[in-house]
Amino acid sequence: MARESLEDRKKRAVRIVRLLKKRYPDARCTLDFNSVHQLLVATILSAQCTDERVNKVTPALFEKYKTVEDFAAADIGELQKLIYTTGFYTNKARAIKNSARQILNEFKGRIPRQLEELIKLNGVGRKTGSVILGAGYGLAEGIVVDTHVGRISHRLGFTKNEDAIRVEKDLMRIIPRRDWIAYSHMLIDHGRMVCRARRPDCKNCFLNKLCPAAELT
DNA sequence: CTCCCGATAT
DNA sequence: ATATCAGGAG
Repeated sequence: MARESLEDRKKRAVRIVRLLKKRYPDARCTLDFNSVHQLLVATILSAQCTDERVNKVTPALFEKYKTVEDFAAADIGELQKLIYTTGFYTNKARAIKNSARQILNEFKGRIPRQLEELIKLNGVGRKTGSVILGAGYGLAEGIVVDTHVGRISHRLGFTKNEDAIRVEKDLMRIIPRRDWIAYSHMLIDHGRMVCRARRPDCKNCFLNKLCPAAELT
């Protein structure tokens, strides 16, 4: 079997994206938030934790801390208690408080609209920054590569890399720019329901004929 | 590279 | 018992 050319891979990607849009027309961020700062907090909490779990702690969290100033002045112990069930709570509490202080002290209370600035915030890496740009501002400087996007892109043969940065670079050459934001949301939905980490449901997957990793036994 | 870390499904 | 969940910092 000959190696797939970049052009052929792009064509296959267009077909895959078309099918994904048909199947997941309403794919979007599943974190609950009412402001870009709430989105920032929720996204920090979502590290190695399901969005569903995050959405269970944020109502009480956003009730207690209503403004960026409130988060900047938060008692770390109280903050930890409120986010405890999302895991990594010492890191996340520190990141939430420190990033709020940075937003006030270094960004005049505004959450940056550039990835380069966003990743200066404590607890905000490339992935979290891209989520804030996409879901918060509708902007895309890159493609969000989380665990689902990385896993499925690998299975689809869009990358051979494991590192999220390299996966993103590979995807940016293949996926049309206008689809960058939707691509991540649709793959996350697909990863939760069909192309699961442990027991992917290849037999019932509408992409199985376009997927080199599909097991149709 | 290691560490941070609880909830859930299998 | 173990793998996995919208990762980031040192």
